[in-house]
Amino acid sequence: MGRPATRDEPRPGARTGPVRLADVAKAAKVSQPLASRVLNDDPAVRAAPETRARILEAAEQLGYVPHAGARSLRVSRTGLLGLVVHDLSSPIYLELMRGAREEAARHRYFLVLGDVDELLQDDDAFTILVSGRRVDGLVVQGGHGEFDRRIADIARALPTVVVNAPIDQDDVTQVYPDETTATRMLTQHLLGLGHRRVALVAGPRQSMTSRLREAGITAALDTAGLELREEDRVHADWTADAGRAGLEELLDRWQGRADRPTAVVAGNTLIGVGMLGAAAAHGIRVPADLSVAAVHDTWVSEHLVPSLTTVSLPLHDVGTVAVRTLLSGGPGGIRVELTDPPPVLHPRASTAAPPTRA
Amino acid sequence: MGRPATRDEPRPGARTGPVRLADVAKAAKVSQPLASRVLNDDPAVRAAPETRARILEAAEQLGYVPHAGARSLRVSRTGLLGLVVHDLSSPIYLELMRGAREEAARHRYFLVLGDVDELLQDDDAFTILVSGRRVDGLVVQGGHGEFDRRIADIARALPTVVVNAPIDQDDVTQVYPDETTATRMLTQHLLGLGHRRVALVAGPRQSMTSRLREAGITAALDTAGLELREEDRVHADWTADAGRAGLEELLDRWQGRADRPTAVVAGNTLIGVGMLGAAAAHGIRVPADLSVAAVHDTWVSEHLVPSLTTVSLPLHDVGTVAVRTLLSGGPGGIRVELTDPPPVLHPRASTAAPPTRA
DNA sequence: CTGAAAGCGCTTACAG
DNA sequence: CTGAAAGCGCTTACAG
Repeated sequence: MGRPATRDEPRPGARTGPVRLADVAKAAKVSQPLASRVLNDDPAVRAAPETRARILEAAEQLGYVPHAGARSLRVSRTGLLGLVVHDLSSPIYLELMRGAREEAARHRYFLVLGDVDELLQDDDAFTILVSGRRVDGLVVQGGHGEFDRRIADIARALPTVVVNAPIDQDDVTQVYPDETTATRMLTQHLLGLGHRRVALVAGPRQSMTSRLREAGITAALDTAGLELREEDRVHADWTADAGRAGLEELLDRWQGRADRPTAVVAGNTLIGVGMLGAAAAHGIRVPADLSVAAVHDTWVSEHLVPSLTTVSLPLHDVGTVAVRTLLSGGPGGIRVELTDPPPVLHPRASTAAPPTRA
Repeated sequence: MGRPATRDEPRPGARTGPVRLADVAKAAKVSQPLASRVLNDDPAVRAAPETRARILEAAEQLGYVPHAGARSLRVSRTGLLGLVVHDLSSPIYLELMRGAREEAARHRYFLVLGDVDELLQDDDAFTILVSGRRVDGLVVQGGHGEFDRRIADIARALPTVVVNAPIDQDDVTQVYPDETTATRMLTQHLLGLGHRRVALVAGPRQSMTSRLREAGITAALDTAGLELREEDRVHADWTADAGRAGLEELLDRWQGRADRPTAVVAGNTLIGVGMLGAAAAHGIRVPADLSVAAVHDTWVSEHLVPSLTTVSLPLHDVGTVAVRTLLSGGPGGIRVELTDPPPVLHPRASTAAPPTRA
């Protein structure tokens, strides 16, 4: 069904090459417009059932598939959305990509892959993708400094949804997860285990995402009458290497101090993985000496040693909702903080009750 | 440069909407064909330098970008390639995707994302992508059973390159890494450390990739006068969970036996990660009791505890070469086993000399 | 070498 | 309701 039938043996004089609408019309002995309307389910058509059937059968048998370019030229819709991500190497955004792709497929749309850095550096690539009417809209990963500032320009030229990180552009549609609730849950989990002093290896200082995550921690601590001390927080890139360095910095600060945090939150899973490595390298037992918990649940979280306590954000749904919002054609400038489904806590072996004070 | 200029204030009577070639021609006071030829660097053009300059400037100032659909209709080239992968969740194929995307970008091509499973299940999606002249060619991830059998059909309709895993279709162009050399290197590393008996948690039994990897191990052992015993090999899916189960199965077999392997090779990094987890769970110290090494180097390899010895395959280059091959328009049916760059060994903490016999 | 004309394949006002 | 005609924006034989 629907798959390209093996082309019939070319009869002498038969046209070769892909099947066009004209071929279908001729085979079904109807006009080309009627064939078009029937195939596109035009409700205004009143063709006799048998005519209709003849058209559908001809299309089926010839393996007719409309030429995407021709249709796009006529209706000025491409059936393509651009997905512009930052550096394809991060495992964290795969879920978002999957969600976006699946939702796009549901609408018979395809996703074209773009890269933030390339688009910033290569004007031609930028122009072709954004101004070449190559795609009907763009899903752009926010939170990347220089690029964020250009997004408003892009949004003026093309329907655009920023995902993942809120950016400072009010007139741009944005979809992002509930970061604050996520870290609040993570912190409450630690408090529930008995921790009273919690440290943070945060993301970059300028990152809005990082700030939201910190807000969740602060809120949870505040409710318990506690606070996140300035000295218990370091900033890191969103990488394992930086996470390693971040924890080492904290360990340095704690040198010889009896009164120190018993748990550390990692700004994301990569940072968390680096922290586990640093802890092992410095003889800090997790969770006996120190509990570690991170934002994002990835394939590796449960297989680390010790397995890593995380909170997962609904990134798949962020992708889904972003594409749906884009294709809904509604007004721009909407901000959606995705609260449903909520973040999910995954308590694992890296968190436990704090060591009893010596 | 090249970026869409902010549209001028619309003068009364001015046409609104995107700039067309006709607008450029009019502004430069030349015919539309001449404008087209100059903008496309037609070498036959002998226009006066000032005419040429006028055209380029008009295009620049109006922010002209050719309509992709219109051009595609005319020249029957879309400027798009399909990248059909299996399940976007695997961290292993990100490198391949990056390589493919970068090379495509170099040729001003964009990548459209497809999914193997979806294409198998959704005839419409399949038809639109493959027969809709939506893309000029396809890079398809091989090694996925049912889909492999359909690839030859696809290749008949559209230039196609299979990447990553060789498939059993001689007339289809294929690009894959040198799996055998990779595992040979890994095994030689273990032999060099003094191991004499090496076990394997392999990929699925039917996987060609898995067979090639096993061949490399066997070859290296053979050269050293050793062999991979049947009892020292188990098969697993390409997942961490399966790797965990795989090592547990081996540990079971070794129960109470003095003479047992001192090193295990993991069919890929996910399996390796699962194995490290299983070892820790069962009190097997890595590398003191057992060395573990895996195929593929991912972001997490060096941050695991212990850090995981791996061999990295040039997946980035596989992607690059696949796209280049596709765009070269050469004949099909070529098989490229990528031997340059060669696999790279990353010796880390998970491998060491075998324990001295009690 | 350049311009006027044709046409890629489709959809949709426009007549009938 | 349906068919003949127009036209989306581009490139390229075809004349000049």
